[in-house]
Amino acid sequence: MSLKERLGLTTEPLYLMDGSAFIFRAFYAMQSMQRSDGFPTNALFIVTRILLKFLKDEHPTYFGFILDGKGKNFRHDIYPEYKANRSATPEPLVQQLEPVTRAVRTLGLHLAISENCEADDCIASLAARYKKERPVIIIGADKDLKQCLDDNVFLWDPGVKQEKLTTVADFREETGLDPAQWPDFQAVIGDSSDNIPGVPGIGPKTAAKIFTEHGSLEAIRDHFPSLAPAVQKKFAEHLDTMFTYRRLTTLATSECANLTLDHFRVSPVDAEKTALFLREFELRTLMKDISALGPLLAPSGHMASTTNDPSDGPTTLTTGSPKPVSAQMSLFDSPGSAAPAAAPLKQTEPAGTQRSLKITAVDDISSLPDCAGRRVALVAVGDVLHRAECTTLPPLLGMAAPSPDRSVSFADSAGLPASENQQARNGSTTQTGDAEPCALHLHLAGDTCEYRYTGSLTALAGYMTKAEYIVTPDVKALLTTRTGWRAVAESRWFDLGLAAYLLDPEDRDYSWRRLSARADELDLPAENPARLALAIAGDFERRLQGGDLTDLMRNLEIPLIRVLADMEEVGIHINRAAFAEFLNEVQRELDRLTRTIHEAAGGPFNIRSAQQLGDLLFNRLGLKPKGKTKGGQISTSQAVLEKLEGEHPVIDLILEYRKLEKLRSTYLEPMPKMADEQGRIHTTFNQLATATGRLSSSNPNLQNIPVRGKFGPRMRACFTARAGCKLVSADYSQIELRVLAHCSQDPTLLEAFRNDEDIHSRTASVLFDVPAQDVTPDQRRNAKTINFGLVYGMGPQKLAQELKISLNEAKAFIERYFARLQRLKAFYEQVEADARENGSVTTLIGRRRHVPDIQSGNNQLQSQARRQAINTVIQGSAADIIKIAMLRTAQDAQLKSLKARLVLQVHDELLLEVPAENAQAAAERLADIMSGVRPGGKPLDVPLKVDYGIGSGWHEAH
DNA sequence: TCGCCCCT
DNA sequence: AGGGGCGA
Repeated sequence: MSLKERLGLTTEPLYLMDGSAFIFRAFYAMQSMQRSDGFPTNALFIVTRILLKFLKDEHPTYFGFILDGKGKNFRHDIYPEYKANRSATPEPLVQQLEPVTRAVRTLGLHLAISENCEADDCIASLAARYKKERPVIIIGADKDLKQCLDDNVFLWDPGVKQEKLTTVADFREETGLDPAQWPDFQAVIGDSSDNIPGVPGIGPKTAAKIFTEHGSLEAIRDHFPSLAPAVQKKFAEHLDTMFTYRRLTTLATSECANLTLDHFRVSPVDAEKTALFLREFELRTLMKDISALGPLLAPSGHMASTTNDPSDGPTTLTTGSPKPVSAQMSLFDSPGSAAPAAAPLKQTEPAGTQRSLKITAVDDISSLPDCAGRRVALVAVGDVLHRAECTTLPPLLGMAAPSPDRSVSFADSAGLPASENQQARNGSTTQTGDAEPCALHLHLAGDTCEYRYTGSLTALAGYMTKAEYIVTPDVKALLTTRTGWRAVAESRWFDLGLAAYLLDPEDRDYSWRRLSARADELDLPAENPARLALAIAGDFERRLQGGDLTDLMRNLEIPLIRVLADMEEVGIHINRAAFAEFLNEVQRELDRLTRTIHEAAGGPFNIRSAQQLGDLLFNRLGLKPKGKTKGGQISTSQAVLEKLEGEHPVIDLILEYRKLEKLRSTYLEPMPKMADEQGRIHTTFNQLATATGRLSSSNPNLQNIPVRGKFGPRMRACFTARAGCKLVSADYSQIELRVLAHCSQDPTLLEAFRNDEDIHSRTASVLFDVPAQDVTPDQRRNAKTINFGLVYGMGPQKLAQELKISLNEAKAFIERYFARLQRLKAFYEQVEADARENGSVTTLIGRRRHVPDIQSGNNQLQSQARRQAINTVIQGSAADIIKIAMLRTAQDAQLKSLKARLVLQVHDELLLEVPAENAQAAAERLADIMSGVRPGGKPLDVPLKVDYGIGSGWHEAH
């Protein structure tokens, strides 16, 4: 559906495209594409493709492609550091600028180059000028553009993966702000890509809260005494600078006065010229799109200009349900064949297709039939059309919005994910926290009707507690809305995403969008998503049963959902002051290093750019390259730099710079901004992310907080328990090697663990034929590396690299190792044989991963699959064990009475927050639970050793 | 998108 | 071996 239709526009809109941004994005989105003479065409290709599709879909009357002019603009005068962190535009991109402008013109479109300002300013100015007379649709992704939104100004991002149309109402829902407040908001939170620091310690979360009370920077300044003391402190030194920042984040509205609407009137496309152009740049795949333009083509040829009626194709008689756009994959898409006049030929549906069910719109819970004892499917569907309808509902934070991944995120927001989520979670806003969905489809098994529900989520949760069984694509998304869904008994849930994950953990995509694509296969119409969900669930249940995965699903993964939701909600406390002080020191040190490095280099350059760094090291300083990257560039990786250490003093400085920069950009700067009012950070645990069964953590990732090196301890010390509490950390010792000992029954390993020996020393003594007490530290280190290799499937490649020995030496090492530990070798061979026979491997409790490549004729692929098979058995079984431990921990009565709360899981470690006086007892209990795990009901043949610690900070506890 | 680098 | 985040 075209944008005009989706927005219900009656006047021809003015489309303004942020051309520079798309060229830039296209250039990085697609690597190396070139004409046969080597001329780069990647950005040209993508931009041209976007334009062709846009023309076909929208038939614009007024369109402007706006490009950034060269040189500095007023922002650099205000603030010299503006975009100072940007490196020079890559040459291959520069080369494509001219061809892109030709493409634009050839397609009958017009471009404008902003002068003395940026493309965004030009767009904002044109939008401000023309919105009074017609709708303006801005095509772009830059968040600055959001300030242009108005009743008559829309923002559209065709996106790489997911397109997104934003109206001013959407913006208000998502942010709680008015577009006019956006520059103020941005000025405060900062923008690293433009080198605007913002107010330190103020993240989107805090800022949103401030701006709901104080609408502008002026209000913040004028009502300064009424701010919370903590906030006052942060703003104190920035009351002036924030106004400067706002001048940077505010787009001009009176630039580009010379441009009038007539400039942007779209001309017909000259098919011949376009074809020539595409041929010139060898963009053959786009040729077919020319004829698809149909009526837009200039009447040079004789092609019949068929009216293209947007409402073609079969219409279903269901009420209220959106028609899926994908259904119109036409058989007549090939070039040359003009569309047959008004004759929808493929009207006939395939035989046997079940009829669409009627959809009943309901917004009051009492109008739904009783679901007691019944099977129900609940699916949130939504597209922009639905969103538009939704704006009639009261604007709520945490409103259900269509989410590109998985089903729907009930606390989704585009601009401010973390903050909005947290507000929804903490219930700390003035809102009720009762999120309202756009369109929840529900279907009661056996019913002849499907319901499209737009009422209160809380009411729905209450209603649903009576259901026998609830099928939905993402249970955790419901639980984290805190709208009463925890009242639904665990055993009643069936999580479609989880089922799909257990059936194929390597798939990566468990979105409802993806799952529902099976409508055809199941012979069901996509118009009834909830009924489809029930059908998919039935299919999944059968397949889980067939794969012996039901027990894993029902008794581990589904119960774990709630545990994870709770952990996310609790969050972990950070010491803000420690973060701030650390950041300050690191920033000072970075500044110092930058100066020194630039001095040594004889001029300023971007140290973060691997390209510019490589140029300095290998061209100007004449050092010898030691390695290459896959892309053919000269590597500047740590391994290479370490080899060059001592050859030039800057190497050390650069390594130090990298470490500090990583620390700053990944941890010190963003994390304090993600904390809520109580100073707690809420990660998201992803249960469907890994191929082995481990969890992952994101937004932020709390599973990769530095621990080693000069800064590790200090970094971890910044994560603390709240006042009056302690952190308890307990981790499995060598869990993967213990699993390996158990699975292989290798006597050496079994004995070592049963006697609680140092496993690396023991391995070394076997490997090097020396008594355990005579093992040298060096030998132990080598043995440790081999033991790691063992867990990863023992590739000689990796081992050689790790031990810094030759490939042949590594191979000999492995051979020697297996000669001494025969049972281990037999176990590896067994895993491989099983994988070959079944096409999959399973963990201790039957989690399954497919490894089809084990049959591959390609040696590389086959070896890779073999390593994956082995690692999956070991890493996956370890993951099973800690997941069981998490469940036991969360359900333990003693820990509950000690008020111990799970806050983190880091693969082999669990972190609790406990009132200080209970810490010791909780730690002992936790360690008992963890070491007492019996996967599959039987204890392992080696003890599961657990170490624990207690402390105010994570470092101390670890 | 890739390269780099943090974690188990 | 399995992850996630940042900057170009």
